[in-house]
Amino acid sequence: MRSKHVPDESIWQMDDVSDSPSDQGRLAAEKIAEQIQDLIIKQDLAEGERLPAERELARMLSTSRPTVSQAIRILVIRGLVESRRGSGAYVTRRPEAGLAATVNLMVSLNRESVQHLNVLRLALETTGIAQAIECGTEDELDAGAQALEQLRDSVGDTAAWMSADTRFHTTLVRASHNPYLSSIFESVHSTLIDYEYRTWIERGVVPQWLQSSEAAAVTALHEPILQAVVDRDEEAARVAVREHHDVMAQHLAASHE
Amino acid sequence: MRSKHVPDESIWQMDDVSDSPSDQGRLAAEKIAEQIQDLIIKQDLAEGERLPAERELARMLSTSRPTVSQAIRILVIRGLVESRRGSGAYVTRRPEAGLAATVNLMVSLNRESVQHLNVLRLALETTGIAQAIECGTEDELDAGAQALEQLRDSVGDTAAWMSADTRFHTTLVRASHNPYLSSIFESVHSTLIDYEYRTWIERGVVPQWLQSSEAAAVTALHEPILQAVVDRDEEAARVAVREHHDVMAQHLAASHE
DNA sequence: GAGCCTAAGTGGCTAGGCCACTATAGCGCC
DNA sequence: GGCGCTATAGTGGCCTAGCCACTTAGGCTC
Repeated sequence: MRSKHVPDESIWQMDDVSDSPSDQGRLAAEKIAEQIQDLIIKQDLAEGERLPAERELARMLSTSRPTVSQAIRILVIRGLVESRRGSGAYVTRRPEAGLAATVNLMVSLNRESVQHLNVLRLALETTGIAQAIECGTEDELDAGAQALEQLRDSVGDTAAWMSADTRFHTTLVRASHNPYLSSIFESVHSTLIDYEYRTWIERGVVPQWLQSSEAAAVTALHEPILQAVVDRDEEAARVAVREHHDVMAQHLAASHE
Repeated sequence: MRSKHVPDESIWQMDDVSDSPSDQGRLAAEKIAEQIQDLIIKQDLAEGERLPAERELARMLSTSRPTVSQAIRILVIRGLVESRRGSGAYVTRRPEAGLAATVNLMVSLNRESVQHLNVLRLALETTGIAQAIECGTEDELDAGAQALEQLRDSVGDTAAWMSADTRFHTTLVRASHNPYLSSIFESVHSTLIDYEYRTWIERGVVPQWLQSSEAAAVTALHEPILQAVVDRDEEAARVAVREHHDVMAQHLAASHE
């Protein structure tokens, strides 16, 4: 019912002449998506703001509704718009999800090299934790300590342990305040965890290292990481993360034999 | 005219009952896209193979053509399908392109985050080059040396310099033989280069550091990187890459003031 | 005043069709 | 027989028109 007092119709006056020769091969919906995207980037469309209805947008841009619909769905995929059926399309600014999704897809397409993924994980976590030591707040490091407690308590319960493990690592890396690092790391980490979980299921056994004594040993590997973070000791963190990585690498190597 | 002898219609027998409760909130086109994506991942659809026509797919999956079209366009965005007007939709396996696009978008939304992107670049390049020192062949390191020569020769020519710079770094990281590292690094690197290029254009000036003496100084930063790689000296490489990164960081900081 | 209820508005999806473009089979020419 | 051209069927891009499920807000009842 946003009839009277339309806020800023002028914004939607766009160049519909398709003059630019660079737009030659591109699709109509893509061009419209880019125009809207530019408005979002330039903050002419604020976060949370509602876009005009598809029918109205189609009228404004002198195109058809399916084309506008197409454009909006492109923006949804890019994490710039959230479409709510019966309500409207609203501006968001969360493209990070797309990053993680792409990394996940790359792994799915190229499944053989888990070790390579583990190397990537080491690089991201080392840097992430180093940055966390530099910029992380006390609260954030505290959250890491809590996650570690959960990890200790859930030795023996595979699902809970995996969940706590994920929380421990992602919490620390997120404390780096680096969105690129965080989202890629999370996607890589969860892929590795998933991979291990699946190989266990395939073999029908819970791996020894998640049973009693071994689990405690693996859990213990997390202690020096947290300690180094709390002490804000970058070098110690590097070593601790690397040790955790090496043990991981051994397990992964053992898993595909 | 692929009428008689359809290869494998059975593959397209999908569960159209929408039984899975996890698919509840998801859109129809998205579900179809995921089904086709699974076929591509499982290699039931080989690279280069042509998908059935949209009309036929709609019939097979008992849905409408726009929905199928939508699904295919989702896969195009993910880099899993290439759609050729008048010909058909063909399977590809290039999700890396989407990575670069997403990273670009993130930088556009929050230009200050380039510094974070540069940190990611440092992490990836450090690890990539360390791995290259471990596993790279002589030929691959040779290619790096050639790229460095090109870099020296193209001081003064912005476009050529950027191209040679890209080739130098990507060649070395690719020598790690780690596909995840390589493709993510390339996306990050190209985004950073693009960002710098864009800021120059906006200011209407070629930055000083690409003019004569400064350019030579920046180019010189690449020498110790190559030297360390040739010597297979990991520690020296780490230092050299870090120095290159620090200078980058200064330029980036200067760019958004 | 609180709660329900109705109706307008919205995006999701379908149907059917036109157009520009592509690829190929078959024809005619050499 | 080999080659090039053309007619034609097939393709994806786009449009018009419309129905449906869902959301939302305003007004109505109690």
